[in-house]
Amino acid sequence: MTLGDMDFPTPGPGHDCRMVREILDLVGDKWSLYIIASLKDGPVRFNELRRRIDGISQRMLTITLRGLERNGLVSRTLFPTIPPRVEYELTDVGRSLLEPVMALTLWANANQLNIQHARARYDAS
Amino acid sequence: MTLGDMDFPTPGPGHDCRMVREILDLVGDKWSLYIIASLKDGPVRFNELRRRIDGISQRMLTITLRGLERNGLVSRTLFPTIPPRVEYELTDVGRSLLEPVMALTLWANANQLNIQHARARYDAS
DNA sequence: CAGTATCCAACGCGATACTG
DNA sequence: CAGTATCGCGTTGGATACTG
Repeated sequence: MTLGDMDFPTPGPGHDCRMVREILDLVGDKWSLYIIASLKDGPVRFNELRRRIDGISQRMLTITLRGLERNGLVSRTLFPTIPPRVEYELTDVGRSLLEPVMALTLWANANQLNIQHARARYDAS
Repeated sequence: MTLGDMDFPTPGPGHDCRMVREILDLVGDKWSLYIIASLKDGPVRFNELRRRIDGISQRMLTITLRGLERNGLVSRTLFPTIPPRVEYELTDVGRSLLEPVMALTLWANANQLNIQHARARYDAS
């Protein structure tokens, strides 16, 4: 079974939810959303990106950027100077992802306390 | 740094995106969304749920349900009969999560091909 | 029926060291 | 500057067996 076999309530009837898990596989890891957020205002170089995202290792920055590039969410531009210079930038597709992520953000802000309380209640019992 | 330290473009200005990663921690695992989708039409018993979600093990169904229950997204009702009967149901909070998930779904459907092609191109080079 | 318990393989990620 | 290579640990999740 895939998520697509089950349908969520939708704006228009008959629409299903194929591929939701695929998005989570895209940006559901530890760092992708931080990178996307860090790139929202324009191109950023590798080490600058690293400085902006506190706690990320060089290795994970490279790996995560490769994934985002592979999926067409981020573009990589190499300027063959010495020393080399590489700029990462959101593609249009990558930028368009900010909208649904915003919807999640709003939900999170609205339900943050609900969840905290639910957890406290559950852990108490 | 948290995601909240970076702001996404928003409907209203000055709004940030705190807690996005927290949602991913809530439902970003392998099975949560399948369970939520399976519960959208009303309460379902344990083994029925298991039958509806192809591939999930008994163990993972239990664990994932406990997590959703703890976070207040799913409620668990025990009918102390013999044999026991347990019904799981989306809470209002859990149900409200379907909306932002829908936004992600729509994005996925719109960008599915883009992503496939991007991957094909990347893997070819 | 609705779980628990145990074991284990795969993966994600961090730390560290090295390079064109 | 912008990476790659290697190692190792902790977590996730699957398989299987057992239980009130």
